[in-house]
Amino acid sequence: MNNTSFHDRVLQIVPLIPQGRVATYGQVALLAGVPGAAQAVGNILHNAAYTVDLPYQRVINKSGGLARGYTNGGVVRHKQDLEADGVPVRFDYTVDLKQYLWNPEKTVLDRLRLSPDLRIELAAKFSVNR
DNA sequence: AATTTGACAGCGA
DNA sequence: GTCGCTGCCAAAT
Repeated sequence: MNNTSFHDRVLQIVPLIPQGRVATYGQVALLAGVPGAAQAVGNILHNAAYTVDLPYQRVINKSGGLARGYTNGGVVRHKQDLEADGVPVRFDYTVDLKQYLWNPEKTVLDRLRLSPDLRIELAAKFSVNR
C-alpha cells in the first residue's frame, strides 16, 4: 500500500470515503502519506477522472467548497454528483463540513499503515474514531 | 532535465 | 468571515 506511488495511493484512498460523506484534499494527502500535497491530489483526481471510475465527488476543499475545475462541468456538475451521492450542497456550492466530513475509522488507518507521526497529525486535525 | 501547472492550504491583516 | 500573498507537491509538458 505504501510502497506504491503517491498517485496510486490516492486512487486507492478515494473509494474508502463512505458514501454520504466527504473528505478534503489535504486529508487525502495526509492519508496517502504526504502532508501538504493537497494541490497535487487535486491534479491527480482531475486527470484520473477522464480514465478511471471513482467517487471523486467526495473530495472537496478545506473550506467546504467544491472543485472549480471539476472535470466536465465544474461546480455545477460537482454539486449534482454530490447530491446524487446523498450529500446536500448549499446554494453557494459549499458543503457543511461539520456534518459531512469523514472521520476515518481506526481500522482504515491501520490498513493504510500510517507512521506514528502521521497518525498524530491526523488525530489533531480530524478527531479519529476508535 | 528544467519549468510550468493547478479539483489546495496557511498565514497575516 | 474576507482578501491577498506565499508556500507546497507530484505530474505533466
